[in-house]
Amino acid sequence: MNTASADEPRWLSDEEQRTWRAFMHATTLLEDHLDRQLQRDAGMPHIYYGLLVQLVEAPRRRLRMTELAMRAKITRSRLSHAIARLEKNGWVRREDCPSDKRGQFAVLTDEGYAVLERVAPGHVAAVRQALFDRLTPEQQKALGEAMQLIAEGLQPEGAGADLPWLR
Amino acid sequence: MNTASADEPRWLSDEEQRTWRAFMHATTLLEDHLDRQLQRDAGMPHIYYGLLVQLVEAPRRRLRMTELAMRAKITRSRLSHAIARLEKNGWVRREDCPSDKRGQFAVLTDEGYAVLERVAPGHVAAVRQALFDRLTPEQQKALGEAMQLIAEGLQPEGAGADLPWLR
DNA sequence: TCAGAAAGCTTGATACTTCAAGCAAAGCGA
DNA sequence: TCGCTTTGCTTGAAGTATCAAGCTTTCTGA
Repeated sequence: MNTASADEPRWLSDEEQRTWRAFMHATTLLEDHLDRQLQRDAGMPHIYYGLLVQLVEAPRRRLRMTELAMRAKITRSRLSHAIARLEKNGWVRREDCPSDKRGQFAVLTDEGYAVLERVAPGHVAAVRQALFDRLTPEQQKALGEAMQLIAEGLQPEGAGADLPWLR
Repeated sequence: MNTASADEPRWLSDEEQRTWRAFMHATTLLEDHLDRQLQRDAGMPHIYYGLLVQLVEAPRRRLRMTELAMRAKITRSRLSHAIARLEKNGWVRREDCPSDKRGQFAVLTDEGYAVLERVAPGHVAAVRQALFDRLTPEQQKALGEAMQLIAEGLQPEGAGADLPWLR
């Protein structure tokens, strides 16, 4: 009827295996490294730091919860918990959305801004040391392009296609 | 005395920013994707699956805890908890090391092997679809090389340099 | 051969993530 | 304007991660 290869999954070649393992090793080691660095210097994990960064870059240092979740690539649930924690630290505050009573803004506080200011240099240094300092500009470019393609393929369908707040 | 740039951290350029964000987005989306896929099909997170894979590739389907932790790039503590969980599932069993009474082997059981057999095709397919199917061979090669370099830089000093069990 | 240091692994507490379920407000068709 | 669906966000429980502390066994050097 058909050849064996029809049911047999296409296993990874040796070369693909190496690529895939290098990928996993690099990403787990790097995430761990940054998590530790930020936990030590800022008392929060890498992803929480990323939330503060998103906020500081947003107009009026605030973002709707859903929008923030999308930008940070995490679920709303996870974001709710995370913001609750950051709120306890006094680094973020919630504000009601005037035009939609269901809505909430996450707002970066002055304390939050101060933490960012204090911690950002060390974080950038860590990223440089782990990533950019080890790659030639060509390698950086290639890496960025590959990652861009991978991210696009995994993006939830039409993510951010029509957020009302973005007009 | 010195120029401003001496204290001012070297922030990321726009291009570097893009690379770095693509990196983070791709890695978080991919990890989430694989975690969900495996949680759904195998009832375990991606990293636990990786432990089983390490075991199935090892001679006699067993590995010392420390060795396994190193290969999987996780701490011993994390591994202890993980193996405890996998043991509950009946997929792994612990065995005392005869030559070192402190030592433990993690051993893949037949049930564990069966799970792997059942689940591996879907997992490979997911990895292909998310990563390899989207990249040209050149891009794959470049990605692998970059990741290799990054991983090397983050590897704990002389990791695995002298494990007695490896002679 | 013996004391102290190191290795191998585990434990428990606390923090974080995930999932499913839930509530309230907004949108929408009849 | 009424009922139903969708959207926005939160909650609680269960699973997993991390850190520091701990136990036992082995190694080391005097």
